[in-house]
Amino acid sequence: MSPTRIPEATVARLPVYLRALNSLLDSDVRSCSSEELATAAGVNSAKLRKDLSHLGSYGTRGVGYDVEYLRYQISREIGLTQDWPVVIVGIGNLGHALANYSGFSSRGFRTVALLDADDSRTGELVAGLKIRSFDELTAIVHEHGVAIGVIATPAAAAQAVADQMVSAGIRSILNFAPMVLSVPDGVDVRMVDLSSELQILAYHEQRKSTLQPDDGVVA
Amino acid sequence: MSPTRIPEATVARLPVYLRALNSLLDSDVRSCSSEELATAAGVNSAKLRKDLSHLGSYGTRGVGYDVEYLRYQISREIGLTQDWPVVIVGIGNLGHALANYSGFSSRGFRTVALLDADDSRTGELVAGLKIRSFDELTAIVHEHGVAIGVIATPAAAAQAVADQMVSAGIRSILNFAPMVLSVPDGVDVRMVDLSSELQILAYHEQRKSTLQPDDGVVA
DNA sequence: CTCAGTTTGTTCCCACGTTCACAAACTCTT
DNA sequence: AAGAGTTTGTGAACGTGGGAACAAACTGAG
Repeated sequence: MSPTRIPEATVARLPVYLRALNSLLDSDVRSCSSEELATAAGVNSAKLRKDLSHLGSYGTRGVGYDVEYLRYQISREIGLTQDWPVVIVGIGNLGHALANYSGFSSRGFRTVALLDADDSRTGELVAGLKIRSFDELTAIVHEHGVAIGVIATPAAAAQAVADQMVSAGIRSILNFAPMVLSVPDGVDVRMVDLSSELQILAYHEQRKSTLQPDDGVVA
Repeated sequence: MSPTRIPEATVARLPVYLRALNSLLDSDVRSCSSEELATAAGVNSAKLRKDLSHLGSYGTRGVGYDVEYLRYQISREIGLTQDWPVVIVGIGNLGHALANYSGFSSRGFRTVALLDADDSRTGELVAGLKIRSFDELTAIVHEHGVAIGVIATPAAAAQAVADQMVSAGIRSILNFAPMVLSVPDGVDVRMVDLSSELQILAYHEQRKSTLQPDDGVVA
């Protein structure tokens, strides 16, 4: 029912809508208008309606959206109705935080293994999982059908880890190492760079201070 | 020398270029073409040149860019040549990881305080800093002239922390809590949502599996 | 049934971002 | 000094995204 490709900008906002819908459900809200949902998600209502229209026609004119139904449709579109086994490589401070992050497990993602190159840490228990050796990557990927890998290693190790992931059959990588990864076509990499975000903030902050008060960016 | 506003998309890429330049300097590369720098940064060379042209004319036709000089110019444009005191609130797993993240301190950012609402953790030493009570926020902000705050608390606490930050005078917030913050005009919020990134990957992964191999997204 | 009120889905238009292609400007050889 | 070779900076074309505005479609009252 959705043969058309969904714009990338829309895809990036779907998780936000999903979060807003969950929050509404927690407050026992069964139905909502695009206006309500838009404010809950922090976007313009016209943009919200256009985004949703790319998925299909799941609202009712004059009424609004059924919260539960819309949530299911978005989940299905993203693919959260299926199971996504995930492997995390690099169990330092950040990997530790990711392993314990409830936002992963609560949305269809299942961490099946924590790997670290430092074999002295093998066996250590983190978030209910034993840390295993990085050498086991390929076996684990095949055993659980892992398609998504998370890299939380230092920058120096990231490319080697990515190469190993790709050759093991992983086709989607979430990279927290501050390093541009090179991978073959067909493999997706999303980079989350903690320091970049701060730098972008610093740029705007500097402009707020030095220039005339022409206004900051959107909030 | 740069009176014109720099496009938002360009600002978001400047940290990437900065990282690539640092990496080149580590390899003792003194000069480079837009092509070399572009591949190191993982972007198109035309886009790189246009981005840099917004800062000024720092290259030499027929020759390329002086790595050190260009790095300085980008740093100055972002504002990294000045000191940015930062406060981190919420010292759970993630806050712990952020406090230890070298990418912050190595680029002009200086973590001046770690705060947590759980007073039983006050005094605990993390990354060379003692955890202090959240109540001290306003005093710390005034004492050190903090302009940037990092929120690494659970979602439920995030809005209250943001409100307190704003009233203490902080005008830029980096939010890791999975929650849309509402702040007054003039305050910048950047949200980093770990779970959203995984969901976006899952969407593309699903399409790779179910549809004809029309191709994945860019790598 | 009809009409007023509400809210979605969509069309149209504008702004922004990306890419191509090329003139301008530099180096180096002869 | 002149010309061949390189590489930057930019103008122009193209595509994507955002927002206003409106028609289509629903509800409910009389």
